Amino acid sequence: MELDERKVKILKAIVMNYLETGEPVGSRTISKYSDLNLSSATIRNEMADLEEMGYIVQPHTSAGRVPTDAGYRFYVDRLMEEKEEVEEVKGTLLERVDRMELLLKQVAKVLACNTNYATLVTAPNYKKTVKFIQLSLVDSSNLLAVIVVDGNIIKNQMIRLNVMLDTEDVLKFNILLNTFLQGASLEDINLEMIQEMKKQSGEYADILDHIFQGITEAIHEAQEIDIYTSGATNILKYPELGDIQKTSELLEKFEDKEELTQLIEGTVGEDDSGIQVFIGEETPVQNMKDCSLVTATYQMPEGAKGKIGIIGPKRMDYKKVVNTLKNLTIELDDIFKKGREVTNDE
Amino acid sequence: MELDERKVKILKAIVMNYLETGEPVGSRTISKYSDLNLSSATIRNEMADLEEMGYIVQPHTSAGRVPTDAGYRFYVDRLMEEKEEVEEVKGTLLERVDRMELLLKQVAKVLACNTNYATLVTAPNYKKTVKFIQLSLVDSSNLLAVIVVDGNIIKNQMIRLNVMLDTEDVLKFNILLNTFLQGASLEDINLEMIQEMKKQSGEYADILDHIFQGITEAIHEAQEIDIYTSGATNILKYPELGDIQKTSELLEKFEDKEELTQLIEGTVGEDDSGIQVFIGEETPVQNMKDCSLVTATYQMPEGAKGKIGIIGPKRMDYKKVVNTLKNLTIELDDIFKKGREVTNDE
DNA sequence: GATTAGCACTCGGAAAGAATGAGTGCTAAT
DNA sequence: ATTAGCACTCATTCTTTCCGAGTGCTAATC
Repeated sequence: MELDERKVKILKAIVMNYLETGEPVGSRTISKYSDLNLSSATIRNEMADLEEMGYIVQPHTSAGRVPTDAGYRFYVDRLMEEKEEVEEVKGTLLERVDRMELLLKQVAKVLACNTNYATLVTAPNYKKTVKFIQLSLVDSSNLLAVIVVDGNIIKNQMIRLNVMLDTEDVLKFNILLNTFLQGASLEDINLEMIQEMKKQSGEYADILDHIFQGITEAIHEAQEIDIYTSGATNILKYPELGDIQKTSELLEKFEDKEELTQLIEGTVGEDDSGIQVFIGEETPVQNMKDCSLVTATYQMPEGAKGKIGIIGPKRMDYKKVVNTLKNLTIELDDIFKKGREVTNDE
Repeated sequence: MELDERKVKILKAIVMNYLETGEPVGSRTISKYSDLNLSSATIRNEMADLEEMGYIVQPHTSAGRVPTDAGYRFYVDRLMEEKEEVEEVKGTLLERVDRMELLLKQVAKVLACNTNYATLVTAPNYKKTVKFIQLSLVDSSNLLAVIVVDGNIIKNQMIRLNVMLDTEDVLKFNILLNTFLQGASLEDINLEMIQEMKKQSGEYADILDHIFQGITEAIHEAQEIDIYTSGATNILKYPELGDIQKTSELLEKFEDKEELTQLIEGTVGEDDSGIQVFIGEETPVQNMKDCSLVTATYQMPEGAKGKIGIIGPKRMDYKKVVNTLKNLTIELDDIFKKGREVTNDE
C-alpha cells in the first residue's frame, strides 16, 4: 500500500489533533477539521489503511484512532515544520558564565519551567586538564586541596593531617604539584607520574602519599559526568502516564545520578550532534516506554560536547520542545564562545 | 467524661492496629485482639465514648474507627513506649567527618533508605566564622576565592578580573583579607569593616571592590541554611495520600530549598531540642495536612544546632521513626564530638 | 473508480440497581 | 456493668442497562 499525499494529510491531522486533545480522534472530527473536504466515510477508509500500515491504532473497537510510535516518528521526521518564534528565552541565562556548574543548573531549571517537562543537563565531557592546583593549610591538622579544571570546575578536598607541616612545606608541595599536574589531562595522571613525583619529593614521600589520596579523590570527582536535573515532578502532571507505580519508579531514577548517566549515555551514537528524538519504545531505558526523550547536544569551542534532555509523555509538544532546545543550544554555544573569547583574551 | 484505664487500653489497641493495617478498626477486632476480655458490644460503647472525646472517628457510618490527630497525639505522647534495638545503623556513617556537606547528605540518604519516608537535614546554624580565606590567580583573568568556614564548609567563587594582577598583589590581598576576616563571624562582616579594609589597601581600592563583591557573594552562600533531602519519591508509596494532585505539590516543595527552609524554620520554638512530632494539622505547612513531620535536633559541641526531619503519612511508624532519629542524633553528636577533639587537638 | 449516505454493529463508560457484609447503635436480658 | 441479639446503615462490588461515539460495510451517487 502506498502512503499518498492524502493519507499523509490525514495522518498529520490525526497526530496534531491528538497532541492537542489527548483524546482518540475519530473520522468525523477529521472530516470537519482538515481542509480536504471529505466525508467521514472516506476518512474512515483511509484510516483503516493507515492502521494497517501501522501508523495509528484504536485503543478499542469503538474508539477513534491514536498514533503509534511509528506514527509519532513519521510526524516528527517528516511532518513537523519547525519555524518562527525564536526569541523570548533570550536574556534569561546570560549571566554566570564563570561557573559551569551554576550555568548548567540554571539551564535545567529554565527549561523545566518553560516546557513543563522533566529536564536534565550533562556537563560537557571535554578532556579535562588541570588548570590550577593548590594546597593550603587551613589549620594545623587540615590541608585543603583546591583543584581547578578547565571550564572552571572547582573541586575541594579536605585532607586530614597527622603530621605537622609548616607553610614552607606546603609551598614546596604546591610547586611540585603544579609542575607536574598543571596542564595535564585528568586521564594522564597515573601511577607512573605519581611515582615520579614521590621520588622528587624526597623525605616527604609518605605524607605525599596521603595527600595524593585526597587529590586523586577530588580528581575523580571532577571527572564524573555531572548531571543536573529539574522539574522531575512535572512527570506527575500527565495523567496519561496513569500507572503511578511505574511513574514513581521513573521518578526514583531521577533521584539517582548513576542511572541518569546511563540513560543519557544510551543516546549517543548515530547522529551525535543536533536534536534526537526517542519515542516510546525507542527510549533507551525500561519503564520509560510511555514517555519520549528529546536530547540536544551543545558544543564548546574546543569540541567538548554535553547533552540537554527533556523527558515527557509520548504525547509531547514535540515542535515546541525541539524549538526550545534548538534555541537553547544556540544560546549556550554562544555563551561558551564568548566566555572563551574573554578567557583567551589574555 | 473520663479517660479511664480501659479506654486508654482500647485507644492504644485501635491506634496500633490502624498503624499496622491502615484499615479502620472495628469493635470485634479489638475484642479479640486485645487482652482485656470484653465483648464487641462493650468495646462499641467505649468506642462511642472515645469518639465523643475526639480521639477517633468513623470515616463513614458503617466503618470501624480511625484515630484523629488528637488520637495520634495521645498515642505519641503517652502510649508509645520507646525501647530497645538501638544498634544496627551503627558503622554506616562513620567516615567522612571532614566535610560537613557530604556527611549530612549521607545522613539524609541513610535515613530515607532505613525508614522509607522522605527526609531532610539542615546544616547546623552555628555562628559561622571565617577560618581561612584565600585568593589565587588561576589565570590572568580569573581570581579564585576560597573561603573555609568553621565546620569546614568550603565555598568557591570565581572572580573575573579586568586588570592585570601579579602574584605579589594577590599575596598582599591575602594578607589583608586574612588579617581582617579570619575569625570574624559572618554577620560581623559589614560595610564598616570593608571601608576600613579599603582604606588600608590604598591604591588597589577599586579592584578590591570588585573582589569584595565576589567574596560577599560566597559568604552569603555559606550563610544560607543548607538543606539536603533524600527519598522524596517515597511519598508516592503511600496510597492513603490518595490525592495525587496534592501529593505532587508536596513533592514540588521538596525540590525547592526555599520552601523547605520555611518548613523547617516553622518547627522551632517550644521544645527546641530533642524530638518533635507534628501530626496532620499541626504541621507548619499547607498541603501537608495528611502527613506527619518528625524532627530531631542534633547539636555540635559549640552549641550549634541542626535539624533532621522525616515526612511521611500520618499513619507513620512513629515508634520506629522516633527511635531511628534518636539513635542518629546520638551518633551525629558523637561524630562531631570526636571530630572536634581531633581538630582541637592542635 | 472514487466518494458518500446510510445502517447495523461494537464496545467503553456512565448510571442505576441489587447483593454483600462489615460494622454500628440500641434494647433487653443476664 | 456486661453482653447477646437484632435492626439498620452504608461503602463496596458486581450486574444490568443504557447511551453514544465511532466503526465497517454496502449500496447508491457522482
